[in-house]
Amino acid sequence: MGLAKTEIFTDSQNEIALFAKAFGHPARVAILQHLFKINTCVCGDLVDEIGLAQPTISQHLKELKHLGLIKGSVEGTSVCYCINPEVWTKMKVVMTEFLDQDLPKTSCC
Amino acid sequence: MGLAKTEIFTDSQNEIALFAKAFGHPARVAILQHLFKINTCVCGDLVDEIGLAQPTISQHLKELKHLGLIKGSVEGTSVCYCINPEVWTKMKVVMTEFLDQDLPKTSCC
DNA sequence: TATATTAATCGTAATATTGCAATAAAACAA
DNA sequence: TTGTTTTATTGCAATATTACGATTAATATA
Repeated sequence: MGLAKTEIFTDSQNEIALFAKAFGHPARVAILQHLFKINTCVCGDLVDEIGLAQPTISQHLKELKHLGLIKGSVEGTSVCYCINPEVWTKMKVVMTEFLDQDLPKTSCC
Repeated sequence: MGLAKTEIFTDSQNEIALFAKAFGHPARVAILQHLFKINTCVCGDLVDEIGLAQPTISQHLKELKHLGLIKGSVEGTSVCYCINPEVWTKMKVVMTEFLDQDLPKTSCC
């Protein structure tokens, strides 16, 4: 199939999965880390920095933008991308809540 | 392609992506949440709980086991799956470090 | 206006993922 | 041994993802 049955899961579970999927590729991890490092950024920088072709980077940026984790504004011929702090913070709350579940004191096996 | 160019990224970036990918499907999120909730668990429980076919659950369990996030021990005809606390804790450190990057005080756009 | 620069989009190929029916394997019970 | 229960594996179909060359769109500059 290749198609996740999202309808049988809770909104929360689907939300966690969506955010996680955004980080599920090292290029997007690298893009986000770079955006954190140098705040202001254009797509060209990322192409040089990361070493994938320009259309590929553009596609990864589109996914991150679609999720809301980054936003971009046109600056002449280039585009300035940066982290969207509101969405990033919201994502962090969602993911942290999932990661911080209490581990059982005794392992069952 | 469909094939990520892992060789051009750092080990850390690839590790983050691998862990994130594990959470990138709501079924695996649901499985982990269920394992947290009831500590001891067998595969059959999960099939009832989640509503995907038994082979599908088995496959998701295999992925989580391969990453080390869960472990399973045979108990007669059933298998007892549970969270692997060591790997979970390690994963949490890795992911939290990524999520907790400092947001810039002023957004660039 | 013509040209350069930069990023987005289109089209396509290759690979990965998801899901399940059918089947196999393993352990127990009668 | 034979059947039952439970999980794993196999094989396959459908869809998604990744990557990039070619092209387009938009803006700036000469």
